[in-house]
Amino acid sequence: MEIREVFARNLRAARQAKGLSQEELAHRADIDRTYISSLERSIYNASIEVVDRLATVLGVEASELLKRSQDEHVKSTIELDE
Amino acid sequence: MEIREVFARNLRAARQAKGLSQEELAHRADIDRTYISSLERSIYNASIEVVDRLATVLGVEASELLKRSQDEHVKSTIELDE
DNA sequence: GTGTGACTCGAAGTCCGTA
DNA sequence: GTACGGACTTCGAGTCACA
Repeated sequence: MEIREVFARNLRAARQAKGLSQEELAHRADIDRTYISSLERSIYNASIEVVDRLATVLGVEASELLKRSQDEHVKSTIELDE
Repeated sequence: MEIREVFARNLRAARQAKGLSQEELAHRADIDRTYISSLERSIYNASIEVVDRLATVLGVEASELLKRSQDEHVKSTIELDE
């Protein structure tokens, strides 16, 4: 599995766990909304700088968003009700 | 601390721990020799694809190469209090 | 609220060299 | 074996209108 797919899944999972829309996340990370959409669809191999900014806003470590086959791990790391 | 600096330090540490030269690492990861040098000097923000390929060759998880020291993590977490 | 194609622009990444 | 420079080419970064 491509690393960008891993990132895409972890990003979407972390975003939804936080209860944020792509719009809201884009706003807080100062990144374009459609670019967030592209990342979640595995269009690009994001740079580590973008990964770090998104991770910071989502309240996780940048490394968390690159972990393979641990969908549950990201979710459980972010303790958020609904 | 910039994420690329974190990556640069972790990359060099992991490479030396493996006893590999920049040349050898570049060859095995199929990445330009001078680019590895640039990454270890924090010149660029590598894409996650490059991070993943290097991590694979070094026998570690891609996420391992982006881990900040505990002190740095605490600092950045406190700074971005919403 | 999200997906997508088309676009521009600059950084990522390669390839040549020298010290 | 590594740092560093110049001159490339590729692709991520960022924006827009429209579905």
